[in-house]
Amino acid sequence: MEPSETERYDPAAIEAKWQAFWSAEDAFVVPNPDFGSRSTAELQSTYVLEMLPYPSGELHMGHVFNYTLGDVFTHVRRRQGHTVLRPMGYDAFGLNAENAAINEGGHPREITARNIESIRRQMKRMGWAIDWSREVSTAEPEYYRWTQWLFLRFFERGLAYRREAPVKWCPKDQTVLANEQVIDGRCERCGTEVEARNLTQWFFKITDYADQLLDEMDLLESWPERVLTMQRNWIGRSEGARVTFKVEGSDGELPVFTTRPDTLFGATFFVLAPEHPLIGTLTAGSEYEAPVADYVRHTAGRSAVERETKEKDGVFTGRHAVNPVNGEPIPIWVADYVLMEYGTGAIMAVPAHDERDHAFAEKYGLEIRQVVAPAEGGRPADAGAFVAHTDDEVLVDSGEFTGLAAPAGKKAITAWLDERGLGEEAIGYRLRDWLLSRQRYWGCPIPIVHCETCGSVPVPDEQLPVLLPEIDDYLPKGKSPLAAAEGWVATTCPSCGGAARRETDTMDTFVDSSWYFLRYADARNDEAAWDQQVVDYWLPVKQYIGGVEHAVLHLLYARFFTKVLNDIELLGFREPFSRLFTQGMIYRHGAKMSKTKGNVVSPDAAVERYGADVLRLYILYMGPAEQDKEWSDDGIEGTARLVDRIWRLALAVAQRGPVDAPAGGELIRAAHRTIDRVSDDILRRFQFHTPIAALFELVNEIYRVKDDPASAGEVRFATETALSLIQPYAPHVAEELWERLGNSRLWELPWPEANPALVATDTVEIVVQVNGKLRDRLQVPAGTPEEELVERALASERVRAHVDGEPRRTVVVPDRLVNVVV
RNA sequence: GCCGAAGUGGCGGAACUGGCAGACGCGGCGGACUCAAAAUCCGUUGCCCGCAAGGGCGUGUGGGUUCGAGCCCCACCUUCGGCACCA
Repeated sequence: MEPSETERYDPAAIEAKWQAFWSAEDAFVVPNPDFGSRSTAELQSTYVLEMLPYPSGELHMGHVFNYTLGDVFTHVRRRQGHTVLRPMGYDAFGLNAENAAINEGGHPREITARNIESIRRQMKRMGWAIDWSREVSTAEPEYYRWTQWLFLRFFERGLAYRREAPVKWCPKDQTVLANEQVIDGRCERCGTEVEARNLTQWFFKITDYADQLLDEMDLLESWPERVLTMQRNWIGRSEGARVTFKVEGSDGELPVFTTRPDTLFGATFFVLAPEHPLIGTLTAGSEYEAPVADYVRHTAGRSAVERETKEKDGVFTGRHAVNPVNGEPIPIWVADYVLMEYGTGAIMAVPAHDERDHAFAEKYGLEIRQVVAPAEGGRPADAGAFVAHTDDEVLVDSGEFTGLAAPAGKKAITAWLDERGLGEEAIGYRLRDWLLSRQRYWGCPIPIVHCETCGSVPVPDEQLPVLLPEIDDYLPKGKSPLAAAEGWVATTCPSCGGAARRETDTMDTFVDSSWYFLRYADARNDEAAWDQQVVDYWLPVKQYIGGVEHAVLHLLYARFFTKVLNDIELLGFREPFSRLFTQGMIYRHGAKMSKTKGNVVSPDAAVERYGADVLRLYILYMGPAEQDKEWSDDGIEGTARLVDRIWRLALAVAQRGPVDAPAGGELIRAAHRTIDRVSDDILRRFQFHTPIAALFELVNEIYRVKDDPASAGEVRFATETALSLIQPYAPHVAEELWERLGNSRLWELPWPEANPALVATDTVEIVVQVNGKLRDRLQVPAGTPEEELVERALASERVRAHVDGEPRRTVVVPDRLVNVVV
């Protein structure tokens, strides 16, 4: 039945044709509902969102994977009758464009515009069903005006504030970094070792939301456990006590935070962070003043990495702290294994029960006193730090608390301290406030004016946006390049009218991306950042898709923003993303694709060679979406063959003309089974590679009988089913063939539904085992009663060969298996 | 060190709820078509023994539970990811 001269599959022509068609029709544009005329409750809205790209100029396979995954899901949901919001935009501020401007000349704005144009063209070439009418770029004044407006709302509430603090500084990028942007003591962007600096910087008070960020994880419908774990670890909540030690021979007090108040009797020394403000006072005038000052100065010169990796060291201050629980004086040391940023910058050291304290005590010959031991008696012989982990341990040598189980001792000692005003329950967090200011040009200006008399004054809303000034020299100098724009910096104070200067730092780009998903809902609104009714209609995002690398960056920040905006009644929900899916990375030759490694496969080249449809199919066929995957140049040939087989099949079917399908032939049943598998995999299991395997199988089955004239009706039905099911993956070729079969507008056709009667088979194969080993198979009608199955199993020659005498018992799983035990 | 995920043919992977291990694809092998090649189509492809019928082994390792384990439990090994002076 092959036509004598089969027209060749020409993806370039077909894809261009349909892309132009859909674009002209605004096929995937989804206007906001008219809230005045109908109830929003009757509309089934679904917001599908993928993390927005940084426009580096090149779409890469990670993008192709991410957006194709979202696209398939979008198509299926749309065809199920959902109104799906599926927008796209660009995270356009940032160092890449600025560095390109420095290296190659040109303005970051022009470079960014060029990159956006190029990445947009590539995205359109992939044929994704995106609502382009909502396109947003975070570097446009129409967008960043509202980023500034939101910053001011945070500022009003005291959630954006400025203070001097030790911060992480990247010497290469010449800017500060948020804690989340430091990986192993190195800059997340460029890998340079970060330095510590004391600077006055802008922060968001994310620590105020630490508990809510933890507790409200319960509101999330489906997030990967590993992302939640990473966020929990990052927030690092730990419960313990704040205990006040007095300085011997003075009125001075030194509070500490500890998670182990039960070990208070084992505190044999006391340690201050080198940055601790009281060090000077404690040592003033003594023989220890100079060596301690030396040590502090020396520490300041150490890099963060060096400080963390070197052996612990420190210096004695000559002073003592009084243990509140027994009045015992213990020596106060200064050591840089104690961090000023956590707790109170001071610790009580319990060397018997803390490994770090133990190492320090060993080195300097300080007393090690065990106060917790296993309940069954006998102390561990080993002199190393014995860290209590279980509830079975009891306090020893701890005064009136001796004999209590460790958890009870913890409570009892805390209560004892609390009664005497010497301590109280306390909670510590690892999370630090989000350092948001950057000393770079290409970012959102912070809308603040500094006035000698009024301090930090917000720019009034009606003066927004504070436009990024034009400058010639983007080179980072350790302070913001904006400072050079003298005419821009000099301004008047909005409060007193006197001379004032603009804030010259720009915002971390993660601020821009902490609310973009809200803007999409109402992207063209020039009166407000968004209309709450519109945002509340679309959000929370029903399905968010992106890389796991944002677990403690974007995903944490966006949750924080949403909570704040809900608190100030701009949003009606607490969590931005109900369901999160984190996709794996794509590797080639065992490494992440990168230009320096020369292992990049560009989507452009793949589209050029195979077409977008084939690339879309292959990228999802490679393996489970959540796992890392290895790109194979040969592998894509398989999906190219699949498309080609469908192409030739459908053309042949079209040439034969319409035929009625019989009610329930084998191929009809196969088609229904495929509908069932594909739908279940995508919608229930959120699995995208096995549906393609199911389509391969269906097409293979069609090929087996396609030339048999008696099967013509079944072949046509199965072919149309295959086209309908492959449409979300390969929309162009599916649409083209659908049209050639005399139909139209496949992309808006209802998603097929399997007929359960046709999915079930009427004969089933029963596996017969003897002692759990496969011995025979039986073909029986579905629903055959157990006794009959056993009878038939025992009658089998192959079974009898392995059964000697009477079986001890038989196990039957209806319609599946019989196991004969002898 | 702590936390998490994962180990299945030559390769990517499938096996959803404890019930036929290896679906589907890549690669390999054989055949058809062709002067030939490519493309295409058909068949075959876990390992071992056997002419065959058939049998044995097999999901990182060792044990356990079960009529039955890739899946559950215990211990271990390896790989990947995250966190890591957080008191």
